[in-house]
Amino acid sequence: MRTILHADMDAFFVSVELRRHPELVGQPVVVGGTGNRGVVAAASYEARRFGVHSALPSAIARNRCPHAVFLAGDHEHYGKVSAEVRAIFDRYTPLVEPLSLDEAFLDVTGAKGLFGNGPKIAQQIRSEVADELNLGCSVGVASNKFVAKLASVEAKPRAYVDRIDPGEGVKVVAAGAEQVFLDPLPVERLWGVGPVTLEKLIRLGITSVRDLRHVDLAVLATALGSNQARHLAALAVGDDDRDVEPDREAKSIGHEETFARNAHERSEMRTHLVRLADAVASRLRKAGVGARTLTLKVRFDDGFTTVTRSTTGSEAIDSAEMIVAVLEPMMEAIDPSPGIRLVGVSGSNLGPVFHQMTLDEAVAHAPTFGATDAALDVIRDRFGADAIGPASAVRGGKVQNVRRGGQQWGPDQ
DNA sequence: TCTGGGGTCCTTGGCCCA
DNA sequence: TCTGTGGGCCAAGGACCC
Repeated sequence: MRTILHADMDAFFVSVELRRHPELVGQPVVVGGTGNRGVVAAASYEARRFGVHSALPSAIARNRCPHAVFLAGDHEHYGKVSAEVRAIFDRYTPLVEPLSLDEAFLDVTGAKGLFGNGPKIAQQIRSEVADELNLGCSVGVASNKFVAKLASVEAKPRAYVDRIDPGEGVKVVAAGAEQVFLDPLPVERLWGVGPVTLEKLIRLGITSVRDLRHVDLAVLATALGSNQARHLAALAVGDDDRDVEPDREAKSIGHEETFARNAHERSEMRTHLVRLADAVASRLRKAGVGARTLTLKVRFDDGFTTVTRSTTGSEAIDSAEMIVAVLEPMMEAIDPSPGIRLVGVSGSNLGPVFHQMTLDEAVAHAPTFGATDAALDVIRDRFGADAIGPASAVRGGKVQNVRRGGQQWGPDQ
């Protein structure tokens, strides 16, 4: 029998900010996009009492909790702290699968002889994270990933209108007790049930995991499709045999950006395309891969409609100039006059790059670029991401590069 | 009040080919 | 030669996750 832990940091981004701003402890604090088009990335439990939660549009959050302190967020710093948390997990098992900066699965089946049983390891991890990093962490313990993840949610602190419940910290679902734990949970807690699927399930009269477990698979398949029906039916009985995978490789690399103001001109769109292609190419090279499939994403301001255009070539590419060359004709075919609020570029079908353009080829073929991609990488490594960029991505005399930082949750104010 | 950015996975439909 | 079929690949969109 396996022992799986799901460790989930409590209000991670906010908690990290509170270490830097101890004067804000006990106050409603919100980290996320500070502009009107941003969303909340994390809210302190004090802010959650007012109905502020992650993914809530910042404008609504301001309305619900006008006295909250709003911080822009610092993705780079959170990454560093996340690595410190990871180092604590690594003390117990090499089988750590990070899901995001603030949560991970740990398979501690083989660690029990050394460190004690699952619940004991969970408690130790919690106290080490608290003592060494001054951060809160909730841990679920179960015999598989799915149940462990749901258990960690049960262990979390909870904000009510009049109080904050600190939570149990560790929730253990013993082998054999899965069904008793799962049955009363609302069906939307299952992995893969979002607003659309929930609506379909409600129409079938299914609101709890218990309801789902009793429904005929054929009926479920008619409503959801056979694949999703089988998936949910398995989860409803706590069936999940996925392994903890420590070294999952990325399947796509992309960047997208919502603009503070809509773009209406092709020239503006091209500027964004060049900048995003440069950022994606840089990350591809850093990962040592190229992309065979390139996708352009455009979101209009008229009711949030989004279109994607993609193409797959025979060779994997990792140069900004080539990405622009492939995607630009697709972008030309899109009429920006209704107002474009977002442009995205991503590469998938990742693999080794066989043909690398020479320096001369790149310069000859890319008059808009003042330096080759390789040269850009060297300069950025030495002087920072903002030190250099494509000439066509320069606006107002400044290089407009894509950063995984302040704009992570929408354009700034 | 109005909806980010990083992803993964699935479905559908078209096309090509055996 | 024509038609049907099924697999593989691709494009596009959608649902979902944190």
